[in-house]
Amino acid sequence: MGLDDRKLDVLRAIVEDYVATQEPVGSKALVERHQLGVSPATVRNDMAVLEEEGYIRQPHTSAGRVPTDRGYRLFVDRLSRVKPLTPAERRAIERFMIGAVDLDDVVHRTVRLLAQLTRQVAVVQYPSLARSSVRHLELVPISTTRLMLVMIADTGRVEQRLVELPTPISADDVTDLRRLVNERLGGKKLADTPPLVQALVDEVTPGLCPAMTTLATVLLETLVERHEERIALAGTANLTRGGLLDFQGSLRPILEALEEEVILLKLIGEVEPNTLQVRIGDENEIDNLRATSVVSTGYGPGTTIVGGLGVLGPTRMDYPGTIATVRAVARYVGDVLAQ
Amino acid sequence: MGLDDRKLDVLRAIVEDYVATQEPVGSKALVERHQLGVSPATVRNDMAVLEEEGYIRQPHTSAGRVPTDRGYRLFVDRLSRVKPLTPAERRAIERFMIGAVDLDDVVHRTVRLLAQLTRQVAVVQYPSLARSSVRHLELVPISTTRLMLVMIADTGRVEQRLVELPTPISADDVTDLRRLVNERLGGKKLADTPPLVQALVDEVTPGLCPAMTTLATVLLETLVERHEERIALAGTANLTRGGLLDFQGSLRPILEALEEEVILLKLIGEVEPNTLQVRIGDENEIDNLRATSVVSTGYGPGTTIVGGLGVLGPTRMDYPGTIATVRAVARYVGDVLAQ
DNA sequence: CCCTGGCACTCGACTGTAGCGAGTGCCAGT
DNA sequence: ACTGGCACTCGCTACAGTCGAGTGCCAGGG
Repeated sequence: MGLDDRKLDVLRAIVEDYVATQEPVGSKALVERHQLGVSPATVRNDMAVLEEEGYIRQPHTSAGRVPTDRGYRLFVDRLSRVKPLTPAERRAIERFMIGAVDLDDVVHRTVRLLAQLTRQVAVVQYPSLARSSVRHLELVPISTTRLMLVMIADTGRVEQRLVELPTPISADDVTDLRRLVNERLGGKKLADTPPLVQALVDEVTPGLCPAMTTLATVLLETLVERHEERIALAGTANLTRGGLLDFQGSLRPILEALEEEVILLKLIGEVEPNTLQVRIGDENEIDNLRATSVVSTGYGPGTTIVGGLGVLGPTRMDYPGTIATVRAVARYVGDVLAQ
Repeated sequence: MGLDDRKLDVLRAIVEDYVATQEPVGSKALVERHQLGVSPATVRNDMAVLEEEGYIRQPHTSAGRVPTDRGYRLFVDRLSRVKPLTPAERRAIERFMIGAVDLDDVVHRTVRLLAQLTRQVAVVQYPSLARSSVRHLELVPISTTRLMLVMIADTGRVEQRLVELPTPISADDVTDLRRLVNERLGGKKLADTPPLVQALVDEVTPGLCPAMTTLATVLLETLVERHEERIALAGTANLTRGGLLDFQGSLRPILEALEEEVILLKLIGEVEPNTLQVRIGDENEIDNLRATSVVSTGYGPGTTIVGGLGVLGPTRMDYPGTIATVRAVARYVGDVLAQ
């Protein structure tokens, strides 16, 4: 299985040409467009080896070669050269962040920017609550038996939820509750709160107990368990580029997958610090997305990570360019979040 | 232009058959499937008239007839018989609302329900701020120069925004401010607030003036002007039903349009009480959506309207069924909002 | 030993032709 | 006013033939 340098060059050339033209690439065209220094016949021999090793394949007998998922993988791991951002891209990234007033705003701008730059489907996870701390909890009385619970996280994310109390509660009691929950939970990592919330219920004065119990339930439910994660999506129209040649003609399964938050989270949510993930075709666990590749990474202020972002496109994508863009955008968003 | 009853029957039959089969319908097939009581030749003559009047057309000379936008319009206005919901649909609608904890939750469930029932793209507008009243304004100190402004509307909608103050502010001052804005704005229609906010700035004590001015700006900006409207979308995968026969093969323009909030708002936002709108093909103002139809209506607790919802699909859609579903869902959501 | 030019072969894409059949318009007859 | 009959249109499918890009293999040369 010796793949000498030239064979790797050939593979790289095949990937680059195929990505650019969207057409199976033959030996003759290859030597014409790249300085390989050898004849088509030689290239053909190399191609035969590459095919045997599973890096490329022929759509049909008398056609050129197309990279396989495995071929893309090798390309991404060892063959692609970093592609610096164009000045236009830099400018676009910088322009996007001026004027962002809000976490919502930042996320929306980011996802659109990403979709526009990569010309692919972009996905941005809101700063994960699991990775956030509580900055402040606010209890707003709506009526005597209803409170609006508002949680503000250090990442700027705000979640709210209506709390239906079993028994009426006075304004003073609300004040007490507010002080209490903030004292105990303020500044704490959300992931650490469950036992603290439990403790609160046990310690609270008897008069407040029913209210506190309900509140605790809601706190746990909303802030830790239930749609803890939010996600923004943009650029689905980009799936139609390449005129249905990618995705063997049916966008259906992909659009379906993109409507499932759980799936999106799987795609971009599992990130490790300082890592950029590329999942190519079959490497995706989701069946509907076997024809796509996902480039994702984490973002956050400084070196911490509060959420993931990434793009999804055909396996036939410009990996170096996409990787560079995703990485750059993630860094910028991190900077913006750091304020 | 006399269209006697039978000609209308023919048109109705054509629409129904075409919607069901997705294929141009000929005279012979028509008389076979419907009890028209006349021969194909007669139907042909009627068809010729209908075509002359612009209600149907032939894709090519030797093909059957297809309804035009104008034909659908006539069908919707005068020919369609109401189609009652199936028990399964009723059950689905009822099941969706139990367990909705949140405005967010209600909206999300609604949009998914609508997409599922109609098998089309569903759009739901969050309760419009313009049509809401202020229930409560909360100011949460984040630091001495930063406040988080949280507005809770009577519709259950919650908006928040960070306020950067020009000068530090004390906790007591925050309390004063909070009391003040709530006194003046609480219970007021959001549409009526701008002059009240202005008045607040003029009357406030000098010490609070800079803070109040900034706050006022943010209030006006966030609550009245800027992304005042939010929208949920679901079911884009349904666009791929009918295997690209609708939409002359390209989903692109439609997906693009669906990414623009402004466009979505135009689609479902302009509603009048107790009205259900059907916009067919060319009747849509948005160029990208000339090949689609939109069925939309308003919803809200009781008879008031707080937002719009609707579905978007190919002009070749089951209008009676879709209309029934949209109307039913809107009513249910209204009931849920009334709590 | 590796590369090269040459050659025969494969097979998809495209073109042109022919037949089929669904559907139409028209007309004469009841 | 409706009907049956008839000639006509024209898209669809099948089939045959050609073209050419691309391949695998092989013998020869550095």
